[in-house]
Parts: sequence; C-alpha cells; structure tokens
Amino acid sequence: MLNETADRTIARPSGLAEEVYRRVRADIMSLKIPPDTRVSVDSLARELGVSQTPIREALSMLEANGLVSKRHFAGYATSPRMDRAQLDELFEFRLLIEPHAARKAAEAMADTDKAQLASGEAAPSHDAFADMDTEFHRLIAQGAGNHLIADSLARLHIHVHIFRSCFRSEITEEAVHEHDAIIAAIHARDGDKAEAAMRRHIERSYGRLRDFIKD
Amino acid sequence: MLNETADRTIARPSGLAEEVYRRVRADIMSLKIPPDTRVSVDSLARELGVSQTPIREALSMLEANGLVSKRHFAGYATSPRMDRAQLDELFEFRLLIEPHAARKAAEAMADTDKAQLASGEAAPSHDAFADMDTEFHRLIAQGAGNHLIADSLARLHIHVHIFRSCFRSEITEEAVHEHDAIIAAIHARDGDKAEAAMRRHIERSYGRLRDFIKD
DNA sequence: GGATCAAATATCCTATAGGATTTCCGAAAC
DNA sequence: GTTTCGGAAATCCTATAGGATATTTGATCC
Repeated sequence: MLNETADRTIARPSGLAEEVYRRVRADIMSLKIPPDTRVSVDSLARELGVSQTPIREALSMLEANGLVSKRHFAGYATSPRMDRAQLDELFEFRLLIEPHAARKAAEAMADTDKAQLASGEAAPSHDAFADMDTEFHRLIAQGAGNHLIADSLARLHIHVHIFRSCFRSEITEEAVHEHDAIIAAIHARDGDKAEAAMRRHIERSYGRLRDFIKD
Repeated sequence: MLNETADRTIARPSGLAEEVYRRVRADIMSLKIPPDTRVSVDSLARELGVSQTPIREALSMLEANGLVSKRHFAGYATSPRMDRAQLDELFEFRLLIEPHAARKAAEAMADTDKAQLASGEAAPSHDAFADMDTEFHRLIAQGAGNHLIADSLARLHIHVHIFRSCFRSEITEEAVHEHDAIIAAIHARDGDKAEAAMRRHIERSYGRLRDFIKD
C-alpha cells in the first residue's frame, strides 16, 4: 500500500472550496467542532493540506448559512448553541413551512420518492436515527416541489440536528409513531391528514426539545 | 479638492469582503450587472482597487444567497432572470410567510416602527417606489419578531426587486391602496385583517408580475 | 489576592506570482 | 455554408510572503 495522500487530505479536482465546505459542515454537525468554538484558517489549511484561499471561501459560505460567524480581525467561530428564543423562532418557522410541504407532498410526490420514506424505526443508534430523521424531512420537503422550501428546511434542519446532538436526546417511540402517521397519510394521498400529522409531529418534537433548555 | 481615493475604490477598515459584498449586491439589484452575466474576479479586483481574496469571499457569500453561481474553472455569473416556475415557487413561499408576519406585526409591533410604515404613495420614481416597497415589507417582517422570517424574506425580496426592475413595471395605484390597507390593519392591531390584507396584496402582486412572462 | 498594563504570540487580512483550465476566435476541411 | 480543429487569450485556482490586529500571558502595582 503505497497510497500517499490517504490521511486527511483532499484531492478531487471538482472544486476544493466545495469539498472543504462539506467537510467542515460535517464536522460541525457531528460536534467534532463544538458550538461556540474558534475555527482557525491556518489550522484548517494545515489539517486538510490545502491553501488558505479555499478555506476562506468555504467559511464565507458557512457564514452565509449561519453556521459560523466572523469578527473583523478576530477570525471565525462556530455559532453558539441555540437558546430558548432561537429554538422558539426556529419551530415557529418550521410550523409555517413543513405542514404545507407535507400536504403538497401527499398530493404530488412521485411514487419512487414515496417508496424511500422510512420512519426510522430500524435505526440502530442515535446518530443513525438522526440521519434518517434528516433524510425523512428532506424527502418530504423535496416532494413539495418547491426549491425554496427544500433549501430553507435543509438549512434549518442542520441547526435542529446540532441542537439535538448536543443533548443526545433518546430515540423516542413517539417520534417513530408520528413519522408513521405522516407516511401513511402521504401514501393515502390525503393532504389534510398529512398536514395535520406533520403539524402535530413538529409541535410534539418542540415539546421534547424544549425541556433541555433551562435558561 | 485633493481627495485622492474618490473614484470607485473602497477604503473603510471594517472588513473589505463585507464592503465588496454590499457593493456587488447593489450593482446586481440595480441591474448595473444584468442577470446571466459573467462576473470576473480580476475585473472586479481592478475596478474596486482591492485584492482578489475579498472579491472571492464576497462572491462566495453571494453564491450562498443565490445571486450568482459558480462553475469550476469557468468563473462566476449572475443568476439568469426568473422564469415562470421560479416566480410561482417564490410567491408560494411568500404566501406561506408574509401573511403570518403581518399578523404578528399587527399584534406586537413597536410603536416607533409602526410610525415608519409608508405606503409609497409619495414615491417620485420607479426606483424610489421599489426601495420604499422593499423597506415596507422589511419593516413588517422585522415586526414579526423572528429573525428567520426577516432574513428569509429579505433574501426573497431581492429577487422580487430584480425581477420587477427588469420590466420596470409601473407604480400601480392598486399596490399603494393594498399597502394602505395593511398599514391600517396594523395600526388597529387587528391581526386577522392584517393577515388577510397581506395575503390579498401578495396575490394581486403575483397577478401583476405574472403577465410579464410569456414563456 | 486582585487588577492593570505591556510585551509576545497566534491569527487574520492583503497582496502578488505561477500553474491549470476553459473559452473564444480564426482558419481549414467537408 | 457548416463543421471541426488548433492556438492564443483570458480567467480562474492555488500557493506563499509580509503587514496589521486581537488575544493571551506574565509581571508589576495597589
């Protein structure tokens, strides 16, 4: 095995900045870089084996997506963990979008996409369930057939994912059942039921997450 | 007048990338850089008198906001003008968010902010009306007290602004009257009326803009 | 013991140079 | 007239060096 560039380097010739962006985003989502932590351009450049320019571009994109913030002449840092007010705002926004998305998905989702919906019942671990949950909501958002809806929810769910991972919340039977109800409504092409089931799911999910915040 | 750095250069020591971002965004919104036009890093660097690095950062942020797109080894280009499908998606999204924002603004908006609401009746020109309209919707979104709502709508209204500017649509009496109805409802703190008035305004606005698209 | 101030370090920000790739333009062939 | 091919130009992408700033550490003073 003489494979030289094996460790943590990036080689693909398809845009270094994009590759760095995905990698850092993954590190933030997996809490490998915890919230409210400084992110050094130099360190990342050395660790990933690339120059500072693509790092800088990737961090600029992450900043535009709200995952890191920049202070002039002080560098980048990951956003602090959500507080109560931010959690409230996030779920208020989700309640505006996702029930509507579920309705449209029920009415117009392609059969091939519907077949991919899984409730997460078979998830073997916390991380696996988190990934399946993210994919579940992503599929429904995509099923709504509106790119703005899909993109907005993707951005939001990243923050939900981080928040949930901070507390390693358990895989509740409730969440699985709520997912199943949504899946059933979509398969039945019942827009009203899908919208109601999604609204209920988000409200319950908010209740489960809110308990983790004391301040 | 011996002011040397007067032309189109940038000097403020508060983050060059941010300054470049605002400038390029303004140029795109004013159609000084039309849709579907290539944007050269070198040219911008020479024109603004700064290095390539802040240009690159600013373009990365603009890309994350959907105003330009990048192709590997081919450079940046402004997004093409919205087609019918994108316009439909945009207004579907606005109808999900803005009526709710108007309701919350009516219920909780600060008096000092309410005093700033203007229908745009006194706008002397097309550009002035466009700016007042943007500010009108921004104030209401801010009045909803949810940063996610405010940020999402700000992003969307940029595209509305560009689309409208492409056709230099007239200042309709209708739009002013619709704005007045919203303002009246907010001053009366009537959430139901504010939500209904905003929904009606967006639906009418969609009808006025849709006529410009033939394809 | 706590606070204040100054120097040292680490980091960011900017600028410039060189290699790699796409695009554009013109000529030749069909 | 249309298409194809080749070369030149423009552009992007990456890497490195130097100046400027914030943060940290340590010593001194109260």
